[in-house]
Amino acid sequence: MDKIKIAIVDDHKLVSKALENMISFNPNFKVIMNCFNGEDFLEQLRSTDDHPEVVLMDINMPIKNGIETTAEISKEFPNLKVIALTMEDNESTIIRMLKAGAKGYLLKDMSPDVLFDAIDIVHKKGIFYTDLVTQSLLKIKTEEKFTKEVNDTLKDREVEFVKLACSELTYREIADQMFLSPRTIDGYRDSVFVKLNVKTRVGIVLYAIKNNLC
Amino acid sequence: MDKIKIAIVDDHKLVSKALENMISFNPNFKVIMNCFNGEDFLEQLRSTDDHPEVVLMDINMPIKNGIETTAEISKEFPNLKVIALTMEDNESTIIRMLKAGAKGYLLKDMSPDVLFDAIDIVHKKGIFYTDLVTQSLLKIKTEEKFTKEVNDTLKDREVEFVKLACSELTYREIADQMFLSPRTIDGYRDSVFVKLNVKTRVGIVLYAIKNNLC
DNA sequence: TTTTTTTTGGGTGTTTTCACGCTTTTCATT
DNA sequence: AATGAAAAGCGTGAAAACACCCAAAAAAAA
Repeated sequence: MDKIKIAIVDDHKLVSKALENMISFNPNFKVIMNCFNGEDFLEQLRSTDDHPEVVLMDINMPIKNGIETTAEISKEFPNLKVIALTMEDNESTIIRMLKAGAKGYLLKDMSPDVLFDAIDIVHKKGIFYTDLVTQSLLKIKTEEKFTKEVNDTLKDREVEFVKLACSELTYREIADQMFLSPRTIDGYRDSVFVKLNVKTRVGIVLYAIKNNLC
Repeated sequence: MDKIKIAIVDDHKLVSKALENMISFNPNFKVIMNCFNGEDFLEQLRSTDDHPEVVLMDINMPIKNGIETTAEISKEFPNLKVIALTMEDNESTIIRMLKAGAKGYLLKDMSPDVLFDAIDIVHKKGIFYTDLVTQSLLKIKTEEKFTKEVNDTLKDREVEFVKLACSELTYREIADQMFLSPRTIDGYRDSVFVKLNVKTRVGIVLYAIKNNLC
C-alpha cells in the first residue's frame, strides 16, 4: 500500500516540526509539504501535481487563516481532506471550519494514536470526529445553529465596526473613522447586538476576541 | 563534561514532546523532567534530589501558571535557571516573568540553535536575552516601568472587580455580586483606570484578556 | 499604640451608551 | 423604469458609564 501523503500547514515551527516528527513514526504516512501559512500552501498546491491527500491545518495563522484557506481548498481541490488543528477549542470556530469544508478537527495536544486514527479514517471514510460528545454536539449545531449562523453572519461593514469596537474609541469616534454618521453606527451596534445575542459593548468585545476578529 | 540536566514544564503535550525531541539532538543536554503544570513540577522537585539545572517553563498553564511557579522556584530552589517560553510575546508578561526570577525568555517558535544557545548561556552566565532589541527594551523597562509596575499592581479586590468587568454585567450588578455599594465599584473602576492607563471599560477588558485574567 | 494602607463609601455633574421607532438613499434585480 | 432590499441616517428619552471631588472604617504595619 502506498503511503498516505500529508501536508502540514502551521505557522508555529515548533508545532509543525513536532507534527512532522510524530508522523514520521508511522510508516504508513509521509509528509510531503510543510507550510507556514495558507497563502504559501495554496501557491505550492497550484505549482505541482504531487498533491497531498490529507492536510493538517492550523486555524490561527497570519496572512491567510485556516478557515479561509480551507474554504478555497474545498473549491479548488475538493479531493484534499482537511483536518483542522486548534489549541483551544471554540465552538463557533469549529462550526465555521466545518462549514468551510474541513473533514475533521483535533486539539493540538492529542496523542499520536489519535492523530494516526484521524488521518486514517479521514483518508478512508472522508470524515472524522474526535468523540461522541463532540459528534452529537455537532449534530445539534449543524442543524440548529448552522442555519442560524448563516442568517446571523455579520456583514463586512459590521465586522469592521466590531473590530473598531474593540478599542477605547467612543461610537462617535468610530463613526468618524468609518466616515459614517454616529446614527449609522448606532444601527450597526443594534443589529450586531441581535446577531451576536449580546446586550453591551463588552459583549461585542468578548465575542470578537473569542473569534479572533481583533 | 556532564550533560546539562533540563526540565520541561508545558501543558501542551505536542510542544513539550517537540522540545524534548529538539533537545535530544544535542548531546550536551539531557531532559530529566517533563511536567504538565507548575504544581506538578514543584511536587516533583520537592520529592527528589536529582534536580535539573535549566528549566524551560511555559507561561500560560492551567492550575499554576509559569509566573507563580517561577516565583516559588526562585525562593525555594534559587539555583535552578528558568527560561520562560511564550507563544506570543507580551511586554508586561515578560516583565512579570523576569521579576518572578526567570533568567531568560524565548518565543516558542525559535530555531533549535537559539534554544541550544539559550540553555548554554543561561547555564554558564546565568542570564540570556534573545536579541539586542529586546535587551535594550528590557533595560529601559526594568528601571522605568519596573518601579511603575510595582506601584500600579492591582490589589486583590481590584483584580476581582476586573474579572467581573469582563462580562455584560453593569457596575451595579457587579457591586451586588461583590456585596459592595455601587459607589465602591465606582472607586475601583476609577483607580483601575489610572493603574492600567485606560479610559473605558473596554480598556479594562482588553487589558484583562491580554494578561489572561479572565 | 500610632501610623499607614486598604477597603469601603458618598455627592454632583457630564458624557456615552443603549432602546425604539421612523425616514431617506443606494443599488441590484426584474 | 419599477421595486424591493440593504445600508445609512435621524430624534428622543432613559440608563449606564465616566470624572473628580472627599471621608470614614478596617486591617496591617510600624
